[in-house]
Amino acid sequence: MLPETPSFFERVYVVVRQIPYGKVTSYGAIANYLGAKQSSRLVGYAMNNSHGKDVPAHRVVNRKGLLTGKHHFEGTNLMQQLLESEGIVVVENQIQEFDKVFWNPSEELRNL
DNA sequence: AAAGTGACGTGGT
DNA sequence: TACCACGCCACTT
Repeated sequence: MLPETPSFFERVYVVVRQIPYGKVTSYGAIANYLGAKQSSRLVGYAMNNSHGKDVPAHRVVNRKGLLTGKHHFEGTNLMQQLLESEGIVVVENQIQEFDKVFWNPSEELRNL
């Protein structure tokens, strides 16, 4: 396949790849960092298309800390297992202490 | 080329 | 306070 034209999706992937081990962020936070907080849905859509790429999509959840996209992973609990393997506690698809493990790209990458 | 899709977010009731 | 409905915009077909 030919290299894809630089797109909004790739911008999303770049940010997602910066998420540190053991941390998570939200679709809205990424969209906000990209200057398009109104396009949070696009971020989720980008994750959908990230299958097969080295993008830690499991570290991206919605604003409530809920694993809304786990249905798109293989198996039934793969997303949760990946998070738990990084030390994140998940109960009923809900990340515990979400604000503790939340990683805000707008603050951490403001100099990037 | 046009229309539909979607792993969200916010505001109003 | 919690739930429902609308808006949003790049990508795919």
